[in-house]
Amino acid sequence: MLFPFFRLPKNDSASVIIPLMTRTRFAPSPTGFMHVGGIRTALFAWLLARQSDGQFVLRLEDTDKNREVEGSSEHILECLDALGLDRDEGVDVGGQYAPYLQSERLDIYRKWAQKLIDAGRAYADPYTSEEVQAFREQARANKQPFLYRNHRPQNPPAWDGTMPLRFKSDPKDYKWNDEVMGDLHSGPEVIDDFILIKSDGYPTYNFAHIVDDSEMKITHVIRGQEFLSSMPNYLNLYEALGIHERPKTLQADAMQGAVEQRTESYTKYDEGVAENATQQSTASDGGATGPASGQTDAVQSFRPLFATMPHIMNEQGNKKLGKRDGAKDLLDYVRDGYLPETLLSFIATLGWNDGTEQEVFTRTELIEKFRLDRVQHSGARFDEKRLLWMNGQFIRELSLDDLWDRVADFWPDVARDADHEYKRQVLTLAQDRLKTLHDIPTLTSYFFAEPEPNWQMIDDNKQLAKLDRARHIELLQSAKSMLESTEFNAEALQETLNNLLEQTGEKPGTLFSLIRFAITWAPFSPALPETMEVLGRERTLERLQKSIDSAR
RNA sequence: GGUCUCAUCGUCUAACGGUUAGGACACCAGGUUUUCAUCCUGGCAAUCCGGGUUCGAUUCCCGGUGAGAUCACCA
Repeated sequence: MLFPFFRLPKNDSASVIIPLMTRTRFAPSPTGFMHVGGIRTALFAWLLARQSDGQFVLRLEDTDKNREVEGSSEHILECLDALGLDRDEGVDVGGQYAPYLQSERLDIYRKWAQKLIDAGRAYADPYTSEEVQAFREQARANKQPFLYRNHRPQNPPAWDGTMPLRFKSDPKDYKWNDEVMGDLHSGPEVIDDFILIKSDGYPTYNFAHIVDDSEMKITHVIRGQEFLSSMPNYLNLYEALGIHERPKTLQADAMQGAVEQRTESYTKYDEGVAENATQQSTASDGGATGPASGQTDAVQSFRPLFATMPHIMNEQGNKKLGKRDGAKDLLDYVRDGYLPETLLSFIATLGWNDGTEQEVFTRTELIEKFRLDRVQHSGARFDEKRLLWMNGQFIRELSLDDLWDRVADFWPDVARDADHEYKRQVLTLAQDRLKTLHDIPTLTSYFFAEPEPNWQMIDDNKQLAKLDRARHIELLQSAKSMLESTEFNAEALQETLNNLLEQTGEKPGTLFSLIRFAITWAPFSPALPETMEVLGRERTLERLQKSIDSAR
C-alpha cells in the first residue's frame, strides 16, 4: 500500500514515475568478505537513493566483537568502490549523523534503552545462559516453540548493565506491507522478549538497527529474507518506541511537492548534480526526510518502508548462498578479470528485471529502471556461465583505449617489455575473443614468445590427421614460398592464402588450420591473415621454417 | 516440530484471466571460404500435484507436495 514511487497521470508523453526522496543505507557487519548477496543489497539500496536524488548511507554494524574480522571494514569499502557505489554519508565520508560505526554509538543505544526501561518496556534478564538454555531444551522436549516471555521474571532486578536487557514485548497480530513481498501478516505467537543490550554492553542488531535507522532518518530498509521472521518483533519494538508508520497522505504530499523539481532528476547523477537535495526536502513539506528540513524531528518518528530481498542460492540451488557454501569474495571476480559493469548488471538482474526482454543493463539504465516492485519473490541461483557470457558482452563493447587501460595488470610476463603499439595491435585481435581479462595470456602469449612446435596438436586435429607428415611439410613449404613474396597486410595475405588454396587443392579447414598451428602452436587464435600481419613477415616465415624443421 | 516465504524450460526469467506460454544463458545442429571464440540461423526444453471459481486459469481461492528461511547475549 505504500509505494515508494508516484505515477503521474498520463498526459501527452509516456507516463513519468517520480521517485520519492529516499535515504537508504547499507549496514553490513565487518565479519568477513563480501559476496554477491551482500553487494546486491548494497546495490539496490544505492540505486534507490540515486534514482531519487536521495542519500546512500554506509553504516557498520560492529556490535559483535567476537565475530569481527580484521580488515573486513576496509574490504567492504573496497567492494563498494570497485562497483562505484559511492556514499553520501557513512563511516568513510562522515555526515551529520556520525558516528556511523555502531561501536561508537553505545551512549545512544543506552539512552534509547533507558526510555524503554522508564516506560516499563525493558527489563533485566536475571537468568544465566545455562538457565535460558534449559528453558529452551524443555520447550523442545515438549515440542513447543521456545518463548522467553513464558519465563518472564516476576520481579526483575534493576538493570545494572551486567545482565542482558530484554524487551518487554506486547504480543499481537500484525499486518504490514513489504515493498517487494507485498502484504504480510503474523500472529502473536512469534513475538518474544528479545535482547536489546547484551551483557557486554553492546546492543543487538535487533535493537541497534532500529535506533540507528530512526536517528539517521532512513526511509527504506532493504535486507534479506532471513529477517522476515523477525519483522513482527521489530514492529512491536517500533510501536513501543512510538515510531509509527508514515501516513499515506503525508507521503503523497511529499511526493507531490517533489514533482515539480524532480522531472529531470534521472540524469543528475551522471552529470554530478546532486547538491540541491536539501532544497528539495524543504520544498517537499517535511515529508521527504532531508536532513536539513526544519521538520525532521517530526519525521524522525516514522517507520521506514521495508523491502525484503529473496535469497541468492548456491549452485545446487538448495541453500542460501553463504560464505561457507562456496560463495566467492566479490573482489575475486574483479581479480579474475570480470568488469565492474558486468558485475553490476549481473547482480542487479539476479532477482530483478524490468519486464522487457533486455538482458544487460548499464549503470545509468539501472538507475533509471530499477523498481522494488519488480524484484522477484523467490530465490535465484547464481549462474557463473551466464556471468561469463555477460562479461564477454561488456568487453566487446569497450573502446580499445578503455580496454587497454583495464588489461594493464593482465598481460603475460613475456609481454612486459613488448612494444606499446604492438601490444595494442594484439589486443585489438584478442578483444572479441575475451570472456574475462584473465584470458589475455592464453590468447596472446604466442605474439610475444616463440611457441614450441607440438605436432601432437596436428595429429589430434580431425582434418589434419587424414594427411601424412610428408604432405604436412609439403603444404607448409608451399605456404612459405608463396608468403615470401607477399606483402604483409591482411588483405594481401588473404589473397595469397586463397591462391594457395587453389594451388594445393586442399580444403580451407585443412590448409589454414595447418598453417595456423605452424605459426602459433596454440589451441585457438584470431583470424589467420590478421595474426600473420601483426606477427610480421620475418617472424611468420621463421616460425614456418622452424615448424618444418621440427617435423617428425 | 512451530512460524513465515516461495514454486514457469537444466538455469535466470516474461506473460491486464483469453499467447502456437516469449526472451536470455547452457546444450545440440548448420552457416560466416581455417580452428577456439565472436557473429548469424535453426533445434531441444517449462507452467509441481489435486480440487474449486470462471465460457476460459500459468495467472484468482483452498488443500497437498516440494524447497528455503527462522526459532542466539549473530547479524
